[in-house]
Amino acid sequence: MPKLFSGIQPTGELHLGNYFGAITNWVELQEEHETIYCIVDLHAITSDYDPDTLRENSVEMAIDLIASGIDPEKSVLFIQSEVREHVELQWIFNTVTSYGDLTRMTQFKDKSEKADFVSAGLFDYPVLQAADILLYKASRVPVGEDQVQHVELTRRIARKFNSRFGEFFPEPEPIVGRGARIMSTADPERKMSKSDHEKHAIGLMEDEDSIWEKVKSAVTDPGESKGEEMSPGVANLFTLLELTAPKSTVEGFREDHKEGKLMYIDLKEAVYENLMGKISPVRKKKRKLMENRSHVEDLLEGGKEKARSIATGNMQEVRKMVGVGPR
RNA sequence: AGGCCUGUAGCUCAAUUGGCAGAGCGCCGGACUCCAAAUCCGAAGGUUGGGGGUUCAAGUCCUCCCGGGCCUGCCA
Repeated sequence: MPKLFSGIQPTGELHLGNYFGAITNWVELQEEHETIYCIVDLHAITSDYDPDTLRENSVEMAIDLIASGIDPEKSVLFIQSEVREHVELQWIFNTVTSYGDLTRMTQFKDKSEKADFVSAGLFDYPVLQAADILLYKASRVPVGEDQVQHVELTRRIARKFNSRFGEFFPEPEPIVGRGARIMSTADPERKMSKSDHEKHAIGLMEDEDSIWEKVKSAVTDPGESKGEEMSPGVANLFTLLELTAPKSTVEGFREDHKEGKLMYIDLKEAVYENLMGKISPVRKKKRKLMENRSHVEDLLEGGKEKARSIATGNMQEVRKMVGVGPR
């Protein structure tokens, strides 16, 4: 089975964009791949964060992932900073990474424009990401569109390393666009994201009233456009409905929309009902896991050991090739 | 190491010579709407980065600290 790596930052709880966009995909990929899923706390500290809650958030992210269907038996699930080889490999990669390449990373340009303090770590972030992937010699990386550039950089780093020190790393392939693209309910032109306005991201574990408020207040349109045309807001609601409701339900609403007799409040109620139906098992499972936190910590400990056994072996090879470090 | 600039509401910024801390946007509530958006009405929101000092009075002046940005790093 091909080896697959992906990471997620422990910055608060999952929202519907994460869940339907990435995580449900991660769950499926477990079946046909050797999956390694990493909670990337070292990436999280490149932007403003709270040290007092980071560790807790990391464990909570693990809880959310397990509740969502990531199986610690099938997948290696662990916290990045617990395997120190990530950082060691990053440093080595720094020496084969082109400075000019890094300056061209659009995500860095975006983030550094917004941030009031731009750390060297933020700049070097894609190199750590390359180390994350290649430390396990993963050949596939499910990512969002915005991360493709980083995977391409990872490929260049692998190529450079291989030509300099000898064939060792694979050139990983990005897996893009398999997940759904959930848009913000308040601004359906933009992807749902927790960084922008919390208001527009619906948390997977958020309380029911609050989810209903957000679904109900989702942007639609004046309802005058009949037929094929569908505004982005309405299309987004249909996306959510498709992900959660039976086909017949979706078809019914589609018909109504085509004929111009769809009441959006009905659509919103259906989205809410079906959404809750779909995610309530996940929510229940999370509640159970929360009661037994130490069990989750044990699972993470196990994940760390599995990750480490791959990482230390590969790093030993790398050190040998590069000519540094303890043998 | 030295020099210069800077910090005011969630965001962008204003505040005369030292004289009641404000606006726009956003957020929240209401009207309108099948629900929203737009629009209208309303409300909340501040230790002016922090401490000390001068003064009747400090966002404003002095001082120290914290944070951020820029310039210099040459010859002797």
